[in-house]
Amino acid sequence: MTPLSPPGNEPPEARVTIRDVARLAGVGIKTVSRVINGEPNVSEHTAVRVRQAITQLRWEPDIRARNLRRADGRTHTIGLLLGSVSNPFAAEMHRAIEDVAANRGYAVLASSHDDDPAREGTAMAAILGRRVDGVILMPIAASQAYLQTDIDRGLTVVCVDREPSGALIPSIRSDARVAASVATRHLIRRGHHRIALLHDDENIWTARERRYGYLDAMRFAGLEIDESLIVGGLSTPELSGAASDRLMRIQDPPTALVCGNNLITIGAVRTLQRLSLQHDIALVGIDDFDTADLIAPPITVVAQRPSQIGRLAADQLFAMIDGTLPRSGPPISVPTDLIERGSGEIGPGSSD
Amino acid sequence: MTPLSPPGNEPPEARVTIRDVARLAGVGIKTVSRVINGEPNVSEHTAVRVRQAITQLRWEPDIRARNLRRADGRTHTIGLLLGSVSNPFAAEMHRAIEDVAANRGYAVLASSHDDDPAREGTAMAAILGRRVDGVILMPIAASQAYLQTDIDRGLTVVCVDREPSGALIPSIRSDARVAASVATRHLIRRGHHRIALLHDDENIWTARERRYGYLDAMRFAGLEIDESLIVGGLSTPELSGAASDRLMRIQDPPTALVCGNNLITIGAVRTLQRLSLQHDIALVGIDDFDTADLIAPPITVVAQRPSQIGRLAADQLFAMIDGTLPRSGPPISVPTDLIERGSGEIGPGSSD
DNA sequence: GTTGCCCATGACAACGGTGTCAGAATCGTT
DNA sequence: AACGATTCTGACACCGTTGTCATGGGCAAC
Repeated sequence: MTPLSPPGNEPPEARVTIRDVARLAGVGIKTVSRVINGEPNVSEHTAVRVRQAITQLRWEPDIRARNLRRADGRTHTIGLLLGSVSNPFAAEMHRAIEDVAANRGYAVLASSHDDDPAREGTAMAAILGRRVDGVILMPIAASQAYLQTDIDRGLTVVCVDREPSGALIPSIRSDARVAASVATRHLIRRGHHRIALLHDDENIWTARERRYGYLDAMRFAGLEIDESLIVGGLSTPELSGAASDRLMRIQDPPTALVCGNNLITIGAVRTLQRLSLQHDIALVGIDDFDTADLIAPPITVVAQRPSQIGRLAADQLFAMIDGTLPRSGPPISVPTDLIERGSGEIGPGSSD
Repeated sequence: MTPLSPPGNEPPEARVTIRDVARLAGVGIKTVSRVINGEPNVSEHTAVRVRQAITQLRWEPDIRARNLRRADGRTHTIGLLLGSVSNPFAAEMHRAIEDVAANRGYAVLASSHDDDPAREGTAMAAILGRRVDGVILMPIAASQAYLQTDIDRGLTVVCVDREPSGALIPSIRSDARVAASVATRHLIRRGHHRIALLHDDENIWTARERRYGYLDAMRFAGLEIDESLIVGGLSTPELSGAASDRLMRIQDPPTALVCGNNLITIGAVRTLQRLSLQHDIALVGIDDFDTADLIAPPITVVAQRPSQIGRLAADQLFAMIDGTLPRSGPPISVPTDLIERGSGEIGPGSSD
């Protein structure tokens, strides 16, 4: 009675295997294997019969069983472990990685660890259990030493966005320290002295580095460093907004903000707008975002190049898998670009 | 000399199997299997020895081999095929799906088809070859009939964001027609007559539906429908911006815009700002985005609920896999929310 | 001291493919 | 006609795990 149920000539739920194909074609299973793998020494006559049987049964070989016996044991699948697949920066990298992978017949197993060190471990275990040929990791755990055993046994790993520690893994990333220093210097050059740094949790490599970069620029300019203007742990726009609010209410508030990533920038801008301070307080964000030019004032950023990072990471990973590149190496820095749009060019005079 | 190389007692590249564990523990392989699967009838003494051997060798069972023999044949992996993993709307759904999947020990194979019907086929083949237990698909091809054979053989599929056609697949999505109609009505209520619709390629289900919704609202209000105010095929912000620019230069330009998705909205806003018309032309976007409230004027949107769609889709998929829900069913609509922020409340008077 | 039962265990086949190898069929030489 | 070389083919073992089943030992009941 079900309208679209199959005509009944095909038993549903029946798995089609290479044996069914061989039987229908009247050959041995190995001959079927030869045909689908393009191995030589199959007569055209036989090959045609086999191919007919394959299409008739709509059979597709089981990649898992295939790789189980195959010499190289490749699964043609890579793992990707990011902070969150929904973060725009991460999603951009993801897309670039997928493009490289798809070109090489690879699929991508993607997951998120939410910058929780414990979840890096569990998510990685879930990935490794599926026997991927390589992993691209945005590290968050204090150490990646736990991967060393698998690396010694042939696992290929590349880190993105952040430096790993405790294991010999190459990484592709922006120079976070320089980026923060550029952002801070840009504000100093406009005459700001009291510059706040809003950044993420310090167990994230980029957050630590950005703090160093900020301090570099402040010290180089001979400016006093006020620890109360450095706020970490801002993992959501809400936390960033609340921190901005507090900063604006202290005795001698900052005249400029450096925001450590896209989410922090959004939270800070939201608060500045609520306090009607967006045209008085200068702001430079790290990470660009789609609508940065549409906000009033438009947001000046030190833009990273997420898709370039992703592409380079995937290229590196596959080169390592192919054996054309050693499985460890020095970190690779991808340039960042200062984009002046307005918010970073506000002088210190307006609010005081 | 390499600082972190292993002490050399472990031969690199050596695969550890259940046999190695069994040998070290002095038991049969089946006993090891019993221990890791929590099967009864293993003495505690033996179990401890086995567990010791496992940690000592750092062995992890091969999920592929495991599923090969297991009765149900589950891979505990699902496929996810979206327009693009980097689109904010899709990325949000992706994240919600991943959360549900991870909770159930499932991994997600994610890929993008860029709204290219041909790539839906190739990407799907890549996913199915890896023997996933289910697939969540944002359809783009004119028909999903090609999936019917696999569905009859036990494949579980759920569509998101769009209706499939040609196969009995349940779908979870917003009511795109109603959403567009709500957006249009909102503008009509403010007195607009000449309302433009900027939308995506019409082989995308949502784009077609949104056109219907727009027409519904216009007809219901008894307004004349000017086909030159309906522009489709806008797949990027650049195309949307250019189309907006053209619309603003025609004889009798529209006084309001309905934008069919997040990227279209961004392109249109960019053009309006460039022409300094953002406070004169009303605009309602479909899809919310992070910074919609920070733009001047803040963008009024009909917000979808991508994470709810993702969560429901994953719930549905797993219920179907578990057999607690039939593998086909009626589409499920997720509500949309009109959020008035300013851009949609501009009257028709200002520019004429 | 048997008998019967249950618990613990491992030998073996199986999953769906590929690698190895030996044998059959075809062909060209001498 | 006999030979070797080459092409084609399938039987069989194997990949790393789980399902099935037989076996042996311990223990309670008779």
